[in-house]
Amino acid sequence: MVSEFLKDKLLNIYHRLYGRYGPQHWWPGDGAFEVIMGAILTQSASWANVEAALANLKARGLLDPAALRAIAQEELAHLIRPSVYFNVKARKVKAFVQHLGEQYDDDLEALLGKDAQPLRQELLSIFGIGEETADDILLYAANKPIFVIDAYTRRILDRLGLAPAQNGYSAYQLLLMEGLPHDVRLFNEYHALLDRHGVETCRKREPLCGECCLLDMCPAGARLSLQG
DNA sequence: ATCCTGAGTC
DNA sequence: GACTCTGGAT
Repeated sequence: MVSEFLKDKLLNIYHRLYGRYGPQHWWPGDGAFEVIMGAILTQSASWANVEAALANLKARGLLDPAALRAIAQEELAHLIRPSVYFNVKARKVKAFVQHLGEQYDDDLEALLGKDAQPLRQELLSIFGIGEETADDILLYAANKPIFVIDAYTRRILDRLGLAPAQNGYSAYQLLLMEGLPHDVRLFNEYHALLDRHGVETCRKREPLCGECCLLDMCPAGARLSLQG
């Protein structure tokens, strides 16, 4: 149960972040398949590295499920080398395109058209797709109103004193999804803004509290500011 | 709790 | 040289 006070606070945070950073254009018009590849490749990797890996695939016409099934896993690993953990990620990509071919004859829209919860369960059953990656796919490829939780989201909520009682993925997700209207555009932009804020201002070490648009509502920021 | 493991930043 | 990055599997 989320209070009206907290709901207002969550919307207030969104509006301040949007005012500070503007629209983030996350995964705009790249096509659902490329979004899914990006979601897998970006696990614990910086987006700049992922872009290099995706460019390698695109240059060889490999942003295509059948083509990815045809290529040797070792060769695929070499091409996605910039994205870190390339051997495991090559296996993850293979697992996804295998599933898509076997279960849907490569009809991605048929997969993404399923209801959110069954689709989420199905994605989680595929090797290499955990909760965050599944939710990335639900929100940014399938346009379902699901809030994506990641390390930035948790860190920012924690510092703001808004950490849920339990500290698992689903507790953070429940907090945000009960506290906000279920709007795809809002969830898309909000998550992207939290990441931008986490990278640029609310950094893991030495956060730049002096330039933070949320400083007046942040207990951690108040402490850090006093420390100078 | 450990493994995976490149590129950029400081 | 240490640290961080839009995690997940074992």
